[in-house]
Amino acid sequence: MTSDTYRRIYSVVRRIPKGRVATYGQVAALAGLPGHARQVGYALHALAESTRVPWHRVINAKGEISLRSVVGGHHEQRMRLERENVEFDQRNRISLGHFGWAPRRRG
DNA sequence: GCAATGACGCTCT
DNA sequence: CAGAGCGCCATTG
Repeated sequence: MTSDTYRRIYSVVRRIPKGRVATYGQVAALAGLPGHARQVGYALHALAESTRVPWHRVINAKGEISLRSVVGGHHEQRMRLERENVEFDQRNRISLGHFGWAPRRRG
């Protein structure tokens, strides 16, 4: 990580439970960086393949997977999500109402 | 320091 | 719910 900002983001992404997904803005807000949704995606972009951060549980506010730098990269994210019982609709989108992570500050 | 870029979000229609 | 336009700000060159 090149700065504390990234570390804050990774810390939140790791808190995402299995079978749930969170949006960039949500992660940013939980990381104490409201409005830095873009930086969240930017931070995940800097992640390595062997990272311990469940980056695949992070999607955009539309509930869809964002295009990655590499071609076919989003395909891997979807594969990982399906492995956690996360379903996609005909529009290749996830129902945030069902799979959206509902973070609670005190359990 | 300046200019350009980017795994995005929100509001209005 | 879906589509189009504007804003946000750290990172990079």
